[in-house]
Amino acid sequence: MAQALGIPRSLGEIYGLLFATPRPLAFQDIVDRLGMSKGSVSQGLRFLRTVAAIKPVVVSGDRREFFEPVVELRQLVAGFLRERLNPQIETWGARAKELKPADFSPDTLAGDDRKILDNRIDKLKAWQKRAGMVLPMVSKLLG
Amino acid sequence: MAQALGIPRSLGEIYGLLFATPRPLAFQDIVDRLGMSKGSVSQGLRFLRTVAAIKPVVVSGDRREFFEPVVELRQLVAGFLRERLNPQIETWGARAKELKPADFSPDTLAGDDRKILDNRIDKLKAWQKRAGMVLPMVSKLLG
DNA sequence: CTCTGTGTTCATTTTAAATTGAACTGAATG
DNA sequence: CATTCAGTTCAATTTAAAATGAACACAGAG
Repeated sequence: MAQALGIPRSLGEIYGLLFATPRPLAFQDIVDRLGMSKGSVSQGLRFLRTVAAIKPVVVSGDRREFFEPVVELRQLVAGFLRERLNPQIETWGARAKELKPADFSPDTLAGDDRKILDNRIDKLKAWQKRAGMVLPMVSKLLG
Repeated sequence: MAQALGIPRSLGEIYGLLFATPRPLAFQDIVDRLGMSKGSVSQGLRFLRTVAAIKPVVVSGDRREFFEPVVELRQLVAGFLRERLNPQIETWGARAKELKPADFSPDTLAGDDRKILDNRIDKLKAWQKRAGMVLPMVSKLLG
């Protein structure tokens, strides 16, 4: 699954381990079970936390930090869209809005070509708008 | 945009060039304009064709093959889902279906833990089902 | 304070992915 | 049929991404 989303294998492994373990695991548990370096696990956990794919759990009488997986598809998808897809879409959306026909081709063009390019620019702006509307709906549908 | 979808930059460049050009372009045009190797362009065009992001155009009296971009968002999304996401989802879906509780943890477990794991397996299967239903709807919504 | 256990940071190394380019296929041209 | 043109293939190279591990914080215990 991670692969399909363009996410490193190690993150998938960490999430998978948490998913397949009924009890929350601590940092060192993960390092040991996966035979992975502390650095990787640290970075992996940070990413998984920022996309809200895992949540920290406090175990009283133990100063270590434990983690358990978020298993609600909706939350997983929402986190992914928010942290990964939306930022990208917003930056290219902002740039698309500023596009002027001349940016596509500085010199003068035959009327036909001009029309085709104007149309393409419109399409681009429409894409952006549509994406902005649909992505939130996707989260809802999956919830 | 390509980046957001985990697609190599060069493919984005080829598509972008076609998109920003009112007339169809031939293989060699792309090589020249992008300063890219023939190998890359060849592979890039192949990929873009299989996801139906570009379409070949015949120009009579010219034996070269020309290409123009597909600009309908729906077609682009559908192609991407079909070629990239669906195959992955299907393979992990098939494996999820075969999952037996014992696969998660071979030895006996406390009742609580057993219940949690059974629940996780159910979740996994539910994800798969939901993904299978929602993805086609996404194409429709974007169309 | 100092020491131990937990976890983070980041420069280096490793691994994986993308790109190149030379050799090749195959179809049209003469 | 040779020869050029159009594009493909694939081993080798380059480039980018991810993993490592040593050095570093920082909090709590003694």
